[in-house]
This record gives sequence, structure tokens and C-alpha cells, in this order.
Amino acid sequence: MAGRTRANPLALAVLGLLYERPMHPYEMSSTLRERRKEDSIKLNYGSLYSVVESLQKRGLITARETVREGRRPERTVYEITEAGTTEMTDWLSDLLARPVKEFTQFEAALSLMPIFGPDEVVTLLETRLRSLREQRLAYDHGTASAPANFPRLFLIEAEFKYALLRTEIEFVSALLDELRAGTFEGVALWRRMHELRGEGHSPEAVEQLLAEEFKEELSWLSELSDTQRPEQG
Amino acid sequence: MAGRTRANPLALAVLGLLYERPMHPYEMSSTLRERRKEDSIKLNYGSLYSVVESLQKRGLITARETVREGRRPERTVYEITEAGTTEMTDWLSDLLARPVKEFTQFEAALSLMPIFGPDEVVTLLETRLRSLREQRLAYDHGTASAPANFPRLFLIEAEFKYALLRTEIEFVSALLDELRAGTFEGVALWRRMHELRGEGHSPEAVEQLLAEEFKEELSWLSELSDTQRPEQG
DNA sequence: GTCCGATTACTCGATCCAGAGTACTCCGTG
DNA sequence: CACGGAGTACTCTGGATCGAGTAATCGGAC
Repeated sequence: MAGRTRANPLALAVLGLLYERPMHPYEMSSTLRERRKEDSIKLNYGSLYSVVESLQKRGLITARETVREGRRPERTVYEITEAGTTEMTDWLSDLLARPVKEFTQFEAALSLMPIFGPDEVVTLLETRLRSLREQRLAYDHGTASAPANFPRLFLIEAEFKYALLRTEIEFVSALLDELRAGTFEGVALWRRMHELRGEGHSPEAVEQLLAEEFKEELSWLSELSDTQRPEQG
Repeated sequence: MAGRTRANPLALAVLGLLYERPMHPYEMSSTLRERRKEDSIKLNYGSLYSVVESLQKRGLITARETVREGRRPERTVYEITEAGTTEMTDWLSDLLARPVKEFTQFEAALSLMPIFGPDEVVTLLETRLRSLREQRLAYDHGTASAPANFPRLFLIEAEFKYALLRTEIEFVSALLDELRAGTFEGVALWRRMHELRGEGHSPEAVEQLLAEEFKEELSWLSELSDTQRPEQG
């Protein structure tokens, strides 16, 4: 049981809030916002209500009462069940103890980088680097931070994000240096490849020409080629 | 145009592949796998086929022919359109040049960490750290790596992932040290909070007691309290 | 020569989710 | 006292996504 529906951490946050005290969905969203959790847990209304509904269906929370205050719309107050508490504990333990593979947009972008030539990539990464440095400044100046004296315990996720940000800055910066200095391995091949494409050669012709011009660097290709295209017409 | 459907980078990868040469979807998936792109771009059949369909609907690719080879099922070969090439260029430029906020599972977990007490967190993070170190070893020994002599250009995303991995190891390791040494800010408050909960006090009672015991550390609370609960019944 | 398991090539359906839309109320402003 | 804008509290819809399922074929082992 409790099997597949552990994708959206918003559901875990909901369990956490109801573990403190019963609440209605809208209050959950405002509480999360007050606590600066919208920075680390993606929150939007649509998801919140469907997540709550799904938790209820699975018996992890129950509707305690629906209140109408004044002429305001009805509010349904939920509370956590015993099963819900167990699921919360298991789930959070799992998230803390077991790293999971995550796919970020930038990793995807890096892996598709060869679509562009090295010079275009340099320009684009320069823009990125500027933007990342601005982000770091914002952090440093506490702009992105919480009320003074806010306990570290409740901001630990921001510290982690900051560490990742610094790493990305270092990475992009180092990559840029190598690209600009021309010391990046294979940059000559890469540049030539785009030159040939730019001259209107077909992909096959480009491959052919490069194989001749860069024999050694492309030695790995021949190792693969037997298995790679067994039935290329 | 080309507005909202830029969520799934798999679509960008498809455009990239068809920019090289026409292909049928299954070939796209095997090509991506050969090139080790499944590590940085989430790929599964269901998504691939619906992504291809949606690209076609948007006029970014077109079906060139459907081939039946032997008695095998039909294969539809697609090619990229001019609009598709433009979209590919714009999209990849955007991904490289503009950092986007990403939400990871571990950030969510960190932000919900206070649900547990410090001692449980230590145990869980120790498990995580072991696992992260194993991952790093695997990288170092080239287990997770490609054919010898594979050009760096095509593995740059793995380098980035490795940098992030090292940062996470450092972060978790430093956090653990502080928690174990008791030098983590507010750890006493945190521990006491779980002690009181464990003794069966209600959340409100806990808050009350902590406010008395840890006046200074909780000063930020009083600043908020006016605006925080204007209508708490 | 037939059986097994891997590979090829998709299809389907049940969620999931984002974001726009709705509707009502409260509060201040002129 | 009419108006506008912010806040409260959801609802709806259509597309995205995931993973299991299907069905055929091929190559090798026995």
C-alpha cells in the first residue's frame, strides 16, 4: 500500500501541516507561504485541491467539518489519520535517506549543447552567468531571506540551494574559461562540425569529412559503429 | 505562438535528433539511449509518443512516410520543419541562457525536516551520505561512464551532475557534523520541541511552553504574530 | 524444429497537474 | 455610496505523463 502516489511533495507538506493541527486547504496554502515553503515545494491551487482530494481517497486524511463563516464560501477542514501519520513518516524518511535521480532543465540543455557551435554557447552561457551572479548577490544581501533572526532550522533548504547555486556558478564559469581559451577538449572538432554544416553539407557528409580530419579523436566512433547501425539503408 | 509547451525537454531532444536526420520514434529513443542522454533527459515511451504527436500538431515536425519493413509493425518517419528548427534554436538558447527555478525532492525534504527530531534526522542523513559516497565512487571508477575516449563535449552534463553530487556530499556532511556536535543553531529548541510533543502535549501547549523556555530565540515569532493569526477561533 | 527471452515498435487508460476562471466579501477612497 | 482592488476560497478543463500491456519478430540453445 501507499505505493505509487509519492511523486508530489506537496502532498507530504499537507500531511505535515495537518500533523500540527486540522486545517482547510486555503489555510494550508497561506501557511506554506508564510513559512517560505513555496520556494522549495511547488504550490498552486489546482494541485493543492487535487492532492488533498487524493489523500482523502487514500484514507490518509479525513474531512472533519465544513464551516461557513459569515457569507464566505464553505471551507472544509481536514485532519490527518493514523494511516496518514505513518505515511508521512515513511515518506519523509525515504526522501531524506535515499537520493533520487532528478532531471533539471539545465542538465538537459547541457546535453543538447552540441546542437549549437562553441561561439554561440559562449554567448548564451555568459548571459546565464550574469544572471546567476545576480541571484547570488540577492541572497548575500538577504533580499531573498526571511525576517531577521528567523531560526536556521527553518531555512536549511535555502542554504542548500545557495550551495548548489555557487556550484553552478563555478561550473559555468570554468566551462566558459575553457571554451574561450580554446582549451576545451575537442573544441576544434566541434567548431569544424558547425562550419561544415553551415556550408550546407548533409549530416552524412559532415560525419565523413570529420572522420577523415579528426581520425584519432573519433576513434571511439568506430568501436560503436558495428553495433550502432546494423541496418542503415 | 510556441508559448506554453516548453515544459518537457524530451520534445527539444526530439527536435534536435530530427535536425540531424529524419527518424521514427523508436529510433529516437534508441539513439538517445546510445548517446547516454537518458541520464539527463527523462525518457519513457508513453511520453515520447505523445510528445511527438504534440510537436506534429504544432507544425514543428511532419510525418514523412510510414514504412513497413518485413512483417514488422509500421514505423512513421518524421522530419523537422522550418518552424521546428526555429523553435529548437529559441528553446535551447533560452535553456542555456536563463536559469529557471527547479524544485527537487531533497529540497522539499529539507524544508520539512523539522517534522522529525534532530536525532532521527541524523540517522537518516547518515544513510543518505553513505549512498551519495557510493555514487561518487561509481563515477570516479568510471562505472557510470561511457566508452573510453568518448569526447568530453558529449559528457559535459555528467560533469555538471558530478559537481552537484560533490556539493551535496559536502553539504550533508557539514550539516551532520553540526548536528552531532550540537553546534547547529537552535538544535536545543528543536530537540525540546519533539520531547514535549512526545510527552503528548498539544501543538498549542508546545508552542506556549517553548515561547517561555526560549524567549530570545523565538523573538521573530512575536513580530509575525500580529499579522499571522488575525482570526484564530 | 521449437521454445525462450530479448528486441522492436508502439497503444492505452488512469491519474496528475497547471493555470485560468469564478464568485463572493471586505476595505478604503473620493 | 459607488467603485476598484485585494483577499478568500475554491472549481474546471484540457493537456501531460507514466508505466503497464500488447504483439510481432529474431536469434540462439537444446
